[in-house]
Amino acid sequence: MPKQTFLNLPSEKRNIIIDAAVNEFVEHGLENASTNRIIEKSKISKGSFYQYFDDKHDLFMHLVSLLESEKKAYFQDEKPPSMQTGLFEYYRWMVKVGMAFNSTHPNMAQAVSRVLLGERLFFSEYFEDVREKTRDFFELMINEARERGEIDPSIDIELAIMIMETWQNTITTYIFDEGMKQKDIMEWVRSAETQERIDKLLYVMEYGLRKTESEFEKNA
Amino acid sequence: MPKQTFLNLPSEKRNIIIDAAVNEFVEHGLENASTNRIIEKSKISKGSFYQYFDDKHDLFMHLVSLLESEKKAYFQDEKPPSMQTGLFEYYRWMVKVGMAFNSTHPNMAQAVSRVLLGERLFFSEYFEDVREKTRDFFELMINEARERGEIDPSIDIELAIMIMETWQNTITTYIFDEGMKQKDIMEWVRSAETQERIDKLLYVMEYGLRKTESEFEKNA
DNA sequence: TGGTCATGTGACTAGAAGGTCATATTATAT
DNA sequence: ATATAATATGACCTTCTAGTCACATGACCA
Repeated sequence: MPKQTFLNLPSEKRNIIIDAAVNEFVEHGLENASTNRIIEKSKISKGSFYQYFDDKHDLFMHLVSLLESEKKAYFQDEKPPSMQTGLFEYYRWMVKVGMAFNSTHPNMAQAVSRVLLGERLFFSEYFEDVREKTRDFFELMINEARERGEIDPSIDIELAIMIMETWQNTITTYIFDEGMKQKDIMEWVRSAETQERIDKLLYVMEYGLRKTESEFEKNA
Repeated sequence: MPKQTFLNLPSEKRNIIIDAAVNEFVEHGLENASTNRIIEKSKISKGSFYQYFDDKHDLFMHLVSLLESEKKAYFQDEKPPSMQTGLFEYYRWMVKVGMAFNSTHPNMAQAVSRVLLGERLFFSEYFEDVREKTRDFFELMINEARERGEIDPSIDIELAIMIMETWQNTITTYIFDEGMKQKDIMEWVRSAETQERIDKLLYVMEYGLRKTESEFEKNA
């Protein structure tokens, strides 16, 4: 938490500092952000910075809470759909209002998200190439599948690729996050439970979360 | 690319260096990895390091290509399902073999993935709290929806939460990646095309990628 | 044995990082 | 006008970073 000294500051000066910080975090992420640069950008002295905040992380957490309170206010002005319309309608509303909010605070929201959702700091051309190849491969597969009538034709290719990429990445992250906690990661990956878990996940990618008519029939 | 000097090294010595590097990257990510520490860990001199590699990134790229060639070999030993079985079966095979491979090289694969999929370097307790709250909220929503019979009952809550979290994060990332390229991000977010794109994405979350019976009927 | 080329070494440079502190300035209250 | 408290400052410190280079050691061939 920033110290009282910072909160006593005229809001103009506070905003200059906040802006400089947001700028720095957007450009360099959290760990590679430099307090020295923030100081230069906002034209305050080093001593002052440490009179306002404990350190970089303290300042960052202040940004997070600023954003959060603005988000709360923004959401309160938007009327949620009645609960009657169900989970999917509500989730859609949440996602869309969240998007709209982010677009009103693009830099700040991005700075925060980058840290929360993972920062990609180093991007060589090589990686772009690999990604492009993966996407091309998916595209080929999806096109063939579509011709065979496997895929909902109302879903365009770009979207289908995005979905497949997302799940591949999510599963990879999941395997490492959960797997590294286990004694024997190989055994854990091969276990029936883990495999079943992934099967279910892919099943949802295929058939969706919603209870379908055929599901109703099954349970009837 | 590492220099010839490195490739001439006895494989034992090479592996010590690779191990040290993997260790460092797993622990600190790429940008915050220290060549000094890699040198200490692998007990080579500074001069030698720069005789082997241009820099940190050069060494990292070597790791990536090592992993990639091993992955290729691993995949070649596994028989893919016949193309007849379709896209989803093939994708499932790909994902599962990928998982199995990662579990045979957990550290190396994790070190590389961390950089490719984004490194989460700073995790305060606060963030864990926020995440926990979001998950609790989803859990509540899903439970209610399930009682109303909206959700496929064969999907357990943990999985449903994971899916909702994933799409929320993916959409956020998408909005920033694509949106920041636009002149006016607010306008872009509000545009019919973007909104429709998100609608479709959520539609797929709901109903899946596969062409359903009702879809067939629609087009009949 | 002497010469040549590949490999190894660590002290050294220069820059940047985070953080401290004695001092200077300004504002407020008496 | 004077005293007290709040705020501002930048030189300075330590520690870490990447990267260089003159020199030492080893291997192999004539």
